[in-house]
Amino acid sequence: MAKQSYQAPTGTRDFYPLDAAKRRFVLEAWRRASIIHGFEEVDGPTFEHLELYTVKSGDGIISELFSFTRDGGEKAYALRPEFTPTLARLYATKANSLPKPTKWFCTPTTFRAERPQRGRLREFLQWNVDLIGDNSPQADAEIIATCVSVLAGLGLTPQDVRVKVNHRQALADWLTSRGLPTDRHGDLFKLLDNKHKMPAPQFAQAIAQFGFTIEQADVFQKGIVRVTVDEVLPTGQKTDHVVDLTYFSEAVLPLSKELVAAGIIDWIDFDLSIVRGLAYYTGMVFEVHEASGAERAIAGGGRYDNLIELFGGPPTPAVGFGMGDVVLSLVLQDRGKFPTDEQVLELAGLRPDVYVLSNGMPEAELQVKPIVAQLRKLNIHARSTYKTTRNVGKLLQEAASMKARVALIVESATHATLKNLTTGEQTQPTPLPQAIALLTQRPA
RNA sequence: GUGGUCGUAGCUCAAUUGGUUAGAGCACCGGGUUGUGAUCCCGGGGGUUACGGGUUCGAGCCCCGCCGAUCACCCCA
Repeated sequence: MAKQSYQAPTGTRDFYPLDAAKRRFVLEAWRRASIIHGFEEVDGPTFEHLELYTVKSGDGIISELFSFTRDGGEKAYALRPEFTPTLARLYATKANSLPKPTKWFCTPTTFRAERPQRGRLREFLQWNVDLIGDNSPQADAEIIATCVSVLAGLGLTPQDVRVKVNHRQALADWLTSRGLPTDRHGDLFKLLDNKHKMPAPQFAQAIAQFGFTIEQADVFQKGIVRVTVDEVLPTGQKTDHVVDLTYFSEAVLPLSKELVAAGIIDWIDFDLSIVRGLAYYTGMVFEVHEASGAERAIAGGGRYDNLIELFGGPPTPAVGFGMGDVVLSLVLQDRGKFPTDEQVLELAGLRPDVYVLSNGMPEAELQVKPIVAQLRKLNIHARSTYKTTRNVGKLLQEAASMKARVALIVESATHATLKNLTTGEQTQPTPLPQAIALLTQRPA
């Protein structure tokens, strides 16, 4: 627009004050849920040696990374596209001295050199939660419960979002028991992963090529296998599904019990088509989706018992997930759950506690700056105007637009009234020390 | 990397279809009235119509390029 205009790079975002407050709001939700579930915050460098990312994913990943070398240097680096390799590196380095389990979370900025589209940018925040050194279903359930905790904390319900759970090893074993050779499992996983991208008949035909019947294909087509508590708890109880899901159900039975114990079974669908693209998942896998299927996955993760070893650590079981801020925000908006501006400022801790103004009398006006200074020494978020007008109505309007909680109106050299800007209630003229004392007692 | 759609003020949109000096609301800034967030009045800053070429007597409008946004494909850790 201007003669010389600089645009933000493709796929990045500018954060003006309200945008920054919204980001803070999401970050605080993530941190709160992590901490109350006993996870400790870690972090690492924003960029790593390029090799760290090719170890797990191969050279094909390079085109999706922002990689670079220092001018005159030789080593190749890359902005982190995910946190897991860094996490594995951190753990492997100190594995012997870390407790079991080790529970870590972080909220890093991550970068991917892909073409941006809805729900996907080139720079974004990704909440990572990992539980390392425990291979129990209880650990699986705790990871899912931490994820659900954030969703619930943001006002989402099981009607808004669904947690789709599967178990890779169980599914693989079941396929083997149906006569499908192990070396074809990968192809079937890939087919399941792409299920929603093809018409139903085409999918059924593709499934048939793996030796499954029409009825069995239909179960994959529907995806969701509802495992209610009644079906799960009494072992061996028949379901009315047309295919034999006994093996599958037995495999997820311990996990189901843990999810019931964690109080989150209402959020869960067992879904045979959730396989996650990554080859390194070894057990439970899950994704969180908006209930109607809109948007991309909100979160995804699972068990990766071989990965720590791959990055040079001792053989260590682990389970974890990642959640990006972009899709999460979209879903909150879709479901009408995104907080108002005032709520964002409130929860981000950015609302002014008090807006100080005078009634325009010279002796009252002289008190404004000292009062603001005094309040700030008391660690109170205090503001006053930069305008020249002393029109009380205009100044109160400014106070309201700042979302200040209280207006302190200096009436004379010695007295002031306090006005609650939420309720409109106002005190009688009060001696200044008493008015200030009221502010320190009641931040509300 | 491929394709579709779209770029006018900070935001939402106008501009009689190619015709004079690109307008309005909101927002922002200044002032006034009413001693209390409202209403009302006056004034102001802001645009190389994303950018660069071309056609034309004349381009916000048509053509080409480029950048960006958006949606989808590829991919999705």
